[in-house]
Amino acid sequence: MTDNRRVRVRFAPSPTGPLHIGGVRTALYNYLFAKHFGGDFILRIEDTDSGRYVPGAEEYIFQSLEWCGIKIDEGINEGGPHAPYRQSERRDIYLKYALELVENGNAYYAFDTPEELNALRAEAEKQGKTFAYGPATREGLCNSLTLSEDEVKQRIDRGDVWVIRFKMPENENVEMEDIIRGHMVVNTNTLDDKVLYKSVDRLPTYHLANIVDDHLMEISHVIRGEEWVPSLPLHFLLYRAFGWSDTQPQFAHLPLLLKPVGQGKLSKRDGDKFGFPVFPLEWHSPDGEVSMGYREQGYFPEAFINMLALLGWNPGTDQEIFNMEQLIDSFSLERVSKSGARFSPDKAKWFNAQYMKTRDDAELGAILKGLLKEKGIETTLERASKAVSLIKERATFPSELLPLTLYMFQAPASYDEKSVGKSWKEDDVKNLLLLREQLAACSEIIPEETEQAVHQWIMDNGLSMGRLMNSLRLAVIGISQGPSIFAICGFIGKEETLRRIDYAVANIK
RNA sequence: GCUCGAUUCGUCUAACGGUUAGGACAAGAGAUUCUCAAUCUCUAAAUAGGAGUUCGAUUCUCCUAUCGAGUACCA
Repeated sequence: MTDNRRVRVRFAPSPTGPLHIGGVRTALYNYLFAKHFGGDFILRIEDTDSGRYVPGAEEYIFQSLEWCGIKIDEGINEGGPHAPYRQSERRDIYLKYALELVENGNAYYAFDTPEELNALRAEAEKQGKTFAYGPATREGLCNSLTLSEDEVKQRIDRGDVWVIRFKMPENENVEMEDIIRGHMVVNTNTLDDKVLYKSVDRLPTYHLANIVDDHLMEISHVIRGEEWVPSLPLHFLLYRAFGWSDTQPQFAHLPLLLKPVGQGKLSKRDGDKFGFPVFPLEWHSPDGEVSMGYREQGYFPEAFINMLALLGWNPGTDQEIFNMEQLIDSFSLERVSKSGARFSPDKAKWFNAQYMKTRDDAELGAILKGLLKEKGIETTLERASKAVSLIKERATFPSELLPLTLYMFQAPASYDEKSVGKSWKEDDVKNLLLLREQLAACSEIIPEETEQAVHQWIMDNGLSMGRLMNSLRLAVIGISQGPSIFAICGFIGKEETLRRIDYAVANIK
């Protein structure tokens, strides 16, 4: 366990639906850990449940990781020394290993049908007990431990359905180490004989496939969700049964992501319920349902990753803004917390706003230019970028760029009633017309310069800066919001400013 | 039910036997400004409960409570 071999981790989702943010976080932590140590990040698709396979889910996983900036070293599209990386394409490998365990006495054939087992479970439940296929019950069931060798052979030869089950040792304390949780002990009497190889689709179960592939792919660390803790003893025992204990990976079980309100872990439905995405990308299910995605909601991948990284891990300092490189540098499993983390949509938005502020004006300008075009408004990238520079610190998402700047490209179609009541009294209009003369006398409106001149003029005439500016703002943009009114007037130009004032004076009330 | 795990401000978390229990989001107040944001400053806000161990427990042990996960021929 204290070997110095190369760090190799795998993210191993099953394509049973879209990857939710808990899965993305698991992938991220694996990636950060691997890269921190200069190791490999492997993507393995665990599609051993033929019944739950969802078309498109695999592609969704690839795209999600790509959007997040999580780069795969070995995988289905990347290839690698241990290909194939899709378990359904490795099916021939697993039976051999399952049989090896039967050979060495750590597993056995079981012929009980699902119906028989369900009946036993129902019976036990009636008596307030739980049925477990294990040391206490296997002697009375139909398997290669109770049947004669001949009969076992006969049943297999004639095509009876069979599974291979792990033979759980009796009354043994399994001692385990987890990087995050520390030492754990479980007695095998509380465990059961898990199926390792299924009859229905001739595929291994997760437990077998997982151990075999992690071994074959030389995985050094298994970083996965907390829901796997209960099967950790089984996995330890499987490594031992194969004689691989000395090269067995180290384990780290991540805390769960909880819903923002109420109880329980974050689930697919929470997104619709609380109005925030639980998926990185928008997901269109085969039956036509659409679930929103972070990307489509306007989150920057950097902000999304930053937010996710801090959900269950902390750097031990007050730093909150991290780019991927910094995350790789600071990440360690020792600083992952043990308890579940409740996801906070508010904090997610805060992160995005932070990233919005540092975005290039030109980059956001291009987005705004596109949004304007959709509205039928043509402008230059330069103009759009300039407009963005005036308002980007008050936006959380790129989509807000349009409503925040629309009045810079188009005269107000209406005037906010409240503001009219406040800033459009008789005197206000009179003073505004005086101001108009001042502005008209300028050769052009230059934000800082004109503002100073106007300010001086206001002082000289004993007028109220506040009242006058609010009236001007109302006339020019129709609402009492936004950046400096002189910056806006400078942006739209003197002619347009005067035109808007005239129009407002003629049309308000 | 059983097994395992978790429990610090409303939320994410820091403090790995000795701190006025720190930071961030959200909330409230103020400053600033022509408005709205942003920003800055301040305020309020927590060790689940009970026993131990110890000179001293958020930190170690036990019990209780609560929450979570698992208990499939699903992963």
